[in-house]
Amino acid sequence: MNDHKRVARVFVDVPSQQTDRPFDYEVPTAMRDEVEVGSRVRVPFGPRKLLGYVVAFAPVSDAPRLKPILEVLDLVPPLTPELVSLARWVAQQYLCPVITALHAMVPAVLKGRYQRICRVHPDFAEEDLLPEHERELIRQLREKGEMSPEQALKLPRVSRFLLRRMAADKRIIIEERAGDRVTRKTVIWVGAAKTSEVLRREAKALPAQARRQKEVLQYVADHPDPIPLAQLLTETGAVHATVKRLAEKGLLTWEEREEYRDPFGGRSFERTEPLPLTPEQHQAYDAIAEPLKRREPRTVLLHGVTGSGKTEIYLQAITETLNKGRQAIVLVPEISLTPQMVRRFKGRFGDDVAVLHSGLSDGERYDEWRKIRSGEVRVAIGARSAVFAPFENIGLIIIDEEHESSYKQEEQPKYHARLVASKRIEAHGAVLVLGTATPSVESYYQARTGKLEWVTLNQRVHGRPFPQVDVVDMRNELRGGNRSIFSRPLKQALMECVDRGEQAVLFLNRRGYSTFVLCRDCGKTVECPHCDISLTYHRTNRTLRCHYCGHAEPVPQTCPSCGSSHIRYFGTGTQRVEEELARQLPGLRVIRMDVDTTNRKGAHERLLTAFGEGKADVLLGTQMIAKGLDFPKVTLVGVIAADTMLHLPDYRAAERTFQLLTQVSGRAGRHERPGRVVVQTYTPEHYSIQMAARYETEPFYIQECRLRKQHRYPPYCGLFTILLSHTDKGAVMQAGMRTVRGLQPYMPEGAEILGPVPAPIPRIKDRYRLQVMIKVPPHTDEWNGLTEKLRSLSFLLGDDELRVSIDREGI
DNA sequence: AGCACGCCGACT
DNA sequence: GTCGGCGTGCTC
Repeated sequence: MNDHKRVARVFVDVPSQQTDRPFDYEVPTAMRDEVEVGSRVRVPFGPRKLLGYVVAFAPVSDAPRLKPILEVLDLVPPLTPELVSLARWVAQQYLCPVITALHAMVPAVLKGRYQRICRVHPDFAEEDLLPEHERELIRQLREKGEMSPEQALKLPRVSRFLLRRMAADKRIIIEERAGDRVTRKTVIWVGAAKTSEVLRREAKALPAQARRQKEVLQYVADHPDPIPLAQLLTETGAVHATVKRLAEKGLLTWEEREEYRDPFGGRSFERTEPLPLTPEQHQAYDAIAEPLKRREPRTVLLHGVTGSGKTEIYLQAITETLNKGRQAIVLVPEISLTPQMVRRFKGRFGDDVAVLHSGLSDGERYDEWRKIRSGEVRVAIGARSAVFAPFENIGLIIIDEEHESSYKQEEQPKYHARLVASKRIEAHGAVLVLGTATPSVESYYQARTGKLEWVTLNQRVHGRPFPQVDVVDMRNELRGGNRSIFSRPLKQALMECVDRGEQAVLFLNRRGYSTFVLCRDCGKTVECPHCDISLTYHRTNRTLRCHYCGHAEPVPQTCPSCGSSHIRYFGTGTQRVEEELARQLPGLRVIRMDVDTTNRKGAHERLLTAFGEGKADVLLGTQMIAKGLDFPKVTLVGVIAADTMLHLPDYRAAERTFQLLTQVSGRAGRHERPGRVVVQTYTPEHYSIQMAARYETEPFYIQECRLRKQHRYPPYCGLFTILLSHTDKGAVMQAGMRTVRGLQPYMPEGAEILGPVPAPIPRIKDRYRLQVMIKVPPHTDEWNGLTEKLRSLSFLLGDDELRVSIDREGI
């Protein structure tokens, strides 16, 4: 019956090139019903026992004798066959081992933990005959019960060799434990095991001093249905042991139930009803509902201006998906996965929603994931990794703010959720919705060339006008003698806004522009000794810190390079802006939101709530306030420095600036009162700033595409960026040259290889960084072995000192 | 990745 | 002579 399951192909948990292929194992008869494609198993691998995933079943071959699978680890396989094949695609696409891709799809608790331990062999007793250092080891092992080999090696004269020999001589045992880190939360439920009459009778029969037991019995007789033990204890005032005693007498049921941890602390969410759609919204809705009906894979770019009501369209499209008996995934950028956002989805779909975000503990995350896997919920909402939600019948995937860079994972596998999602909808015949006011240039290009459906929403709900955007040239301000952070127009607007009793949001884009320390005499900044980057000044503990390696040092009294004492704090951190505000506009109530003030759990929400309740006039913050905020009283948005990221060495700099300004402008005047935006910049003539200010979306994308085409960047090419790093400057240079030379013969027709050049940050944590870029024509089919070559490169750890990481972007 | 095996110099 | 270091090669 299960004959086809006699041999399982397994990827084992060793991320190396040599082991990046399936290994065959015999499936013992008893496991054949249990094991599936996607099962997590424990297998012998050489001398070790490892975790692995079954990816296929193989025809029976009698040639080599196969080792058996030792254990199937989960009742329900964590992965579906679709996800297993997706993992192989991800590995192929992003040049990583298949096991790494598989691990990316499951919650951390399933990644297993290996620990090796040494303990004394149970049959061994004659330690008196051993040399001193071995006797000491045995003594310590006896005392502690067990030790890790690492601990043992710290003892004098204990080497790996010695441990091996002692194991061979049956003096000690070295064991490997592969196991779950799963900590399911179990709750004990207690109910009546007998009828209420019996319980009452038993209660009477108890001796008088068993008062608590009588009370408990009485309570359970009145409420015979099982309730959590903790609840019973608070209701009756009894203690754990009392109830346990009664259970042991067979009067009460005692049952351990697995429980989901509730990250929302039992908060209930107010139910919301669908809102009527405007004609424009309706059209957008139809563009989604139509292909959904036909079960055709389809991508829809929902290009809607800020405030055009995209979320309501999402909600109704999800409802339609659920009505069709299918499931939906909603991806949102981590930063906007706020309680406000969650509330909207929970409000419509209640317990049908699982939420996956980084604030959850591993255990909580696992619980939410299990709800998805078991089919208990039909909607999954989360950040990037939720794209791997293990649903079996997906109808809809929504990516909100699709242009956000956080959809790209920075660690291996370095996937982009948008591309993974488009792969998944192919498998499910589902619809992918890309929602944004400012599409990524890639998505815009695809829409333009007809590769995806393009729906625009040009009207704001209730027809609110767009705020007027004033661009202020800070060079003029400087010439006019204003050397403060605030231009006169911004200061003026702020005062007026507050006088009217309205609120303002001040946005400070910190990237590449935080406070640093500069010597006025020699012009040098204080740099990190381990990284090629200036240190940033943190007022809270008066230190200079490196944001890349965490190095911290006290603020120098004199310039480290010239000894001058004319040291100046430069740049504009949020703290600095806050102080400046206090000085220039005393009495203003300011809420500051940045990493420092939102570190603590729930701080984010608390600050926003306070602002929403009008407890401050100004909300001052970084990136995190650019998205999704919707406060009726906000009528002014100020951008302190619009061009800070324009000068970063990144071909997306203009795109990012345009997106950010457009998003930020969307925060003003969303309700009755008209809004206004003041943008401060040193480069007011730049097209990204000009066009954002005039809401010239279309012209911006046309211009940007023209430049990308001209300079050959995505979407007009595919791009591999190889980053090499090494502690030795010469060595990394050599590796770079070698890499380019080695890759040259594999370049497909029309591809070019650039570099090696120093990476944008040439040194981090004492490692020198070099970059090689490969541009390939879009839609390349003739790879000429390039990807295989790159793959082996990505596995190469060389002399251990050399590290390689490869990014893939573009088409 | 680990962990054999195996070859080679340097200590009791 | 063994001890201990490090370079290959293999894991169903």
